[in-house]
Amino acid sequence: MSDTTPAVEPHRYTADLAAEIESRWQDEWEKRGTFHAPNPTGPLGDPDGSADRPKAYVMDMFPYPSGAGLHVGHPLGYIATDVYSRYLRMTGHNVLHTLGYDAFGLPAEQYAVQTGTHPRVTTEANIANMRQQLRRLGLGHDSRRSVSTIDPGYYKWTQWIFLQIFNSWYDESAGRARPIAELVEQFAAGTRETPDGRPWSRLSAAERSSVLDDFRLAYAKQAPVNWCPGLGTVLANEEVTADGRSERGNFPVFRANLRQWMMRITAYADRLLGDLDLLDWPEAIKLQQRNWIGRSEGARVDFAVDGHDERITVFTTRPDTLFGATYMVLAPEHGLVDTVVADAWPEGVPGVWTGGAATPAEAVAAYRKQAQSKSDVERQTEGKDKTGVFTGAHAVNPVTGKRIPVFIADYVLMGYGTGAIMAVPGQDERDWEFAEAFELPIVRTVEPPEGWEGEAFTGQGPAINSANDEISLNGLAVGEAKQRITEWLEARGIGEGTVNYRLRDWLFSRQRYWGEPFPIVYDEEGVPHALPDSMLPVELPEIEDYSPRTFDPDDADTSPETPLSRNEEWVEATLDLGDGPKKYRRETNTMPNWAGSCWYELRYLDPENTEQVVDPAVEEYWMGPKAPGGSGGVDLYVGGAEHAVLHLLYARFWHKVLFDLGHVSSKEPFHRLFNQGMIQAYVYRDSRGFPVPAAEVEERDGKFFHQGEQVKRELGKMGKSLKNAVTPDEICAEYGADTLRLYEMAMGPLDVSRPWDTRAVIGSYRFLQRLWRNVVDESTGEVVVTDDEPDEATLRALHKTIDGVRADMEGLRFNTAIAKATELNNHLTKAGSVPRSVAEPLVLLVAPLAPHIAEELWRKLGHETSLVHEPFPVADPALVQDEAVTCVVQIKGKVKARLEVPPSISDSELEALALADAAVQSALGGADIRKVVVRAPKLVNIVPA
RNA sequence: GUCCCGGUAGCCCAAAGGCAGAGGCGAUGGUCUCAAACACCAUUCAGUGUGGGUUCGAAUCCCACUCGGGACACCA
Repeated sequence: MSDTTPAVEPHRYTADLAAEIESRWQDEWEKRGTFHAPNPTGPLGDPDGSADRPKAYVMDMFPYPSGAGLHVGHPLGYIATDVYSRYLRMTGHNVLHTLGYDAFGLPAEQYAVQTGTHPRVTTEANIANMRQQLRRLGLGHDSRRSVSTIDPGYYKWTQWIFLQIFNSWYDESAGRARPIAELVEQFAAGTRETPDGRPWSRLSAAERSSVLDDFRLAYAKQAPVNWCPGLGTVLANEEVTADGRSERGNFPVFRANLRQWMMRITAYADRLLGDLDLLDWPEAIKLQQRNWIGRSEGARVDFAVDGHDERITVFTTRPDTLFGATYMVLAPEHGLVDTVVADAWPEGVPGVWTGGAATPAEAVAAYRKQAQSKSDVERQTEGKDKTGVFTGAHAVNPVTGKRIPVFIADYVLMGYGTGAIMAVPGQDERDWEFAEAFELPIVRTVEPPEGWEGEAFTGQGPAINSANDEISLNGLAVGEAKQRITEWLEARGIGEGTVNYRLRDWLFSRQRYWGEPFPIVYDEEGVPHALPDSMLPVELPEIEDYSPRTFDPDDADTSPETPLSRNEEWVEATLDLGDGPKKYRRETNTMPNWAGSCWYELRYLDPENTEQVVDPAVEEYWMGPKAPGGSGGVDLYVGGAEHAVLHLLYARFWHKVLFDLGHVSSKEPFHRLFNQGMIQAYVYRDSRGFPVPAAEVEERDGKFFHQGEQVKRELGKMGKSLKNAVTPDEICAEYGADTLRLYEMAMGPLDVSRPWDTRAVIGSYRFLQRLWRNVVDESTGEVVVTDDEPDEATLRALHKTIDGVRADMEGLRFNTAIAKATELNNHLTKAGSVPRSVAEPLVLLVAPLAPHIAEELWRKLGHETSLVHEPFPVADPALVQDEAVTCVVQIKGKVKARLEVPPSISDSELEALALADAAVQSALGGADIRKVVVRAPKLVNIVPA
């Protein structure tokens, strides 16, 4: 039997050996706390460990612990940050790198409901499973800092931050948040007037509470919100897609008037916008944030309503076109609609204006009902045909004095501007379409260019038809005209220049179980009270029925029910909030899953601190601005681009509040952001279009077959549902974690999406095997490096590689770094013998990428300690250049000859050498020379006359 | 519809405006083997999506088109 057993060399770098090396070094690192990053002070403090080294804070967007387990796409970013962190450690930095878990939220809860197990049980099991999977990859995380958002010790501080926000207001004059107590002082002292003018002392507790709610940065308010019956919860604007569906689950979302918690993020709109300039982020993400915040400059204009005292206020970016405003439109939900709606249709009203109703009130009611019953997605699919009805009311154009009809139409959105517009069909495409459909007059107030045959003209041009007895804009350019008319409106007190934002306040409550409870209770009058810090955390109660109450996804006439309200014992509480024990009812909404991820970068810094969210000295060390006026923040934050306006906007907002209140020294949470690409995978579909298991597909002559049947190939995401998931566990088992790490980094640039190809993984495996063989004899296990001096070519190859790899590491170009290391490794393989003075730096160069094999080789080379803090090799500049370089001689850009020249050759020497070359002479054929371009030492280009 | 990003060898990807190739996969041939796998050695393949322009010289800069990916989409 023995002669059929393959004779594998006993010391070959096989998957088995890799597995043994890897688990041994993982244990070793853990035992020694190799990746513990010392703080300057506190429980994790070690002033000696941090004092003399520059710091680096590297972070990944932390994961949701999915029940499905990881596929090879998930750890891409984690591997990249680990490689970079290891490189930084070897270049003398104190590196903080860890990974926590974002474990509250819908998916975790949905998974629990599916499996019939409590979300805490499933979530904790998922975290344990994920930790296991990730540990196997050899990620150098500081495990002491691995927080989880569901731990009461963590969400105590999430609740604490909520209270900080709740107990703050935005002082516009100071341009920052301040404690609400300072506002109360102003009211009490009379230095600030109450909204209705009565002295503060005369207001009841409920009235005071109501006044303060209009200032608090977190407040509960009855407002139109996004209600998603299919999920049984309300959602933030950011969680609703453009076609009116929930981002998660793709259910229809309806408008409903509900009392919900909101965060006054709009107070920070200008700072969230302006401070983007301080950040080193991809332009695409900055652009998305700018668009989401949607700053636009314009003017507010008041329109008198014929027969009413109320005025309709509009926001417009084109006040210069005011003379062309021939009608007005209110959003169907606008509060003034009921006030202005006329009793009867005026004489001679056009038929299309009435919607066929007998009175304006009936028309308005019918239109509103129709608009409300349609979900946004239906409005969308019905195209952009303009609909609306006349209210029977007329407003007065303040510059022309003309009576103009007031409509309601759903192309005007309640959520933007004032929910009302002045319609200028001559300069606005939407207004033009509406005007055509409703036979309304069109007045051009900007002269279109000659030959203009379009409809609305939105471009630049001189104003026309824009004069009355007091003011004329005629002839002015758009910008000037805006300025003039705005001044005129301000002087008359009927308008002013203003800035409008698209950003809305953040809807912060959810009707789900699996989230942080609010640290808020209500007294018997329904006044909300913040719990004192001493009562934190408010723990999430264990309840029997944690399922959300969900409804028919299309049924808009439903309303949410909070799971926590089912537990009367928890809801009813007798507490002493400073004025003796009293009965209170707890808030039963929970926070959205974004809450925990809004501030975790701070808790990583000081996870064991029970007194403070983070010790200011620790925060300043890791995140403080490097220069006055700088943003501060995490040095490198890596994650997917899908969080462009959700997590990244919310986290910036919370951070700025904490900055204003003096809890942190950094203005921004994440100084540098990098979006990694996605690992894609081929999806194979059968004739019915169903995915077939990708692993079972065979390729023949460029066609693909599954069980004999031809299938179609397309590129898609990796995942269970597409039957194309490849797990890190299987790759580790087949080749080892170092091979997986190396392959993922070698596939291409980090920020580019690219398809996974399991067949190609073997290339990275071969590289490591060759590296191993260059140091270790496969049959004896003996170290085979020599103490000889390397030859000139090898020495220069080494220093070129060091130089290149360093630059690539700095720039996160791991794919090219690997190519350079491979080149050197192949050079050594060919050379036959490997000098120690080359093998050692090569092992160090590879160490950040393939740390386990590097540690093992380092030990075999005779070193007692781990190479994690070993200095990264430094290139000798004199050896980076080749001794002789090949100079190309071109004639009109075409290569005609090559010269071997020293790199230091001068332009004139090189030119002479090139012109003297026989091949060049014959190619020129005696022609005159017009010009010679010399780029010493690599190129000469001769241009004949 | 608007705005971003990208099209280089059969595939994944490299190339400060200067010889289109660093690296890997695959394929082919060879060494090893009774044979195969592994490993090793060698070879192979594109003129850079298309059309113009700038330049002594363009994958690289500019313009138009095209294909693919992404973001936004009645935002007044």
